[in-house]
Amino acid sequence: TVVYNVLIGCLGKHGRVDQALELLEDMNRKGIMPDCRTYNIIIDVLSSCGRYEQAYSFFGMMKRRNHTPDVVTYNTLLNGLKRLRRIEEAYDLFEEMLANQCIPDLTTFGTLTDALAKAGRMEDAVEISARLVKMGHSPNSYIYNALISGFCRSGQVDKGYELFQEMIECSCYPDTVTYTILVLGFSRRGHTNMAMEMLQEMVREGHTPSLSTYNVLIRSLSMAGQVEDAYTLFKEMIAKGFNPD
RNA sequence: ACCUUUAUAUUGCC
Repeated sequence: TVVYNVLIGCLGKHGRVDQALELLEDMNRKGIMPDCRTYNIIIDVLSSCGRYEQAYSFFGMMKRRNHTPDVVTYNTLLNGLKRLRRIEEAYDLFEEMLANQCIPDLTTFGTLTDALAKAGRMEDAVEISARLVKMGHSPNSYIYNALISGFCRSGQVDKGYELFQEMIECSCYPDTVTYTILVLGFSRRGHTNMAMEMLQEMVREGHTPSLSTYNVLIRSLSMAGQVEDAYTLFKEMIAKGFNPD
């Protein structure tokens, strides 16, 4: 079963979805029982390539075959719904998960928070992340980053920046993604100077800017007409061993 | 510790 799981996941990641499904058939023919992880992998592969309905049918199949969906199963489906922006169904599935005594984890809340934030429903996003605190969890960087990113997208960089400060106070330390989100947020508002400051702070705190960070900044500097600064950054990224894309 | 599955940033795909 483990070998099949690995292969199915690997084929799926490389877009060879139908071969992955064939392997599942093959397991059935040989009497090898797919386990919960097998189903989770299949569900993820299908919903990642836009075949959510088919993914959902495997959710039904696993229940019929007496495999109890676990937290990963629900999280994977929630992520599929998130991609399709089917928020209400995501809420319903979340309720179903609770009704089935499946305990949501940080990934569950991270997925839901991001779904709401991407839909521009920042109040709901904040509300769902508050629910996680009530359950005794502390928000991690995925949660904060999803919220900060949402605020930046909706033009409220200041609120994003407040959350950034809050996360430091709560000892949930910002990571490369957090800084990149804020660099992008400030750039979009034309605050190139703040964006550059975030880059410096990120380096000061010991984080290595990623390719995305550079892409964001170089684009922003170019558009602001600061071609010299953009070029300096370009040389810096080459010096650090990045291959510009 | 890592060692089969899920969530956050730029571009693209849906």
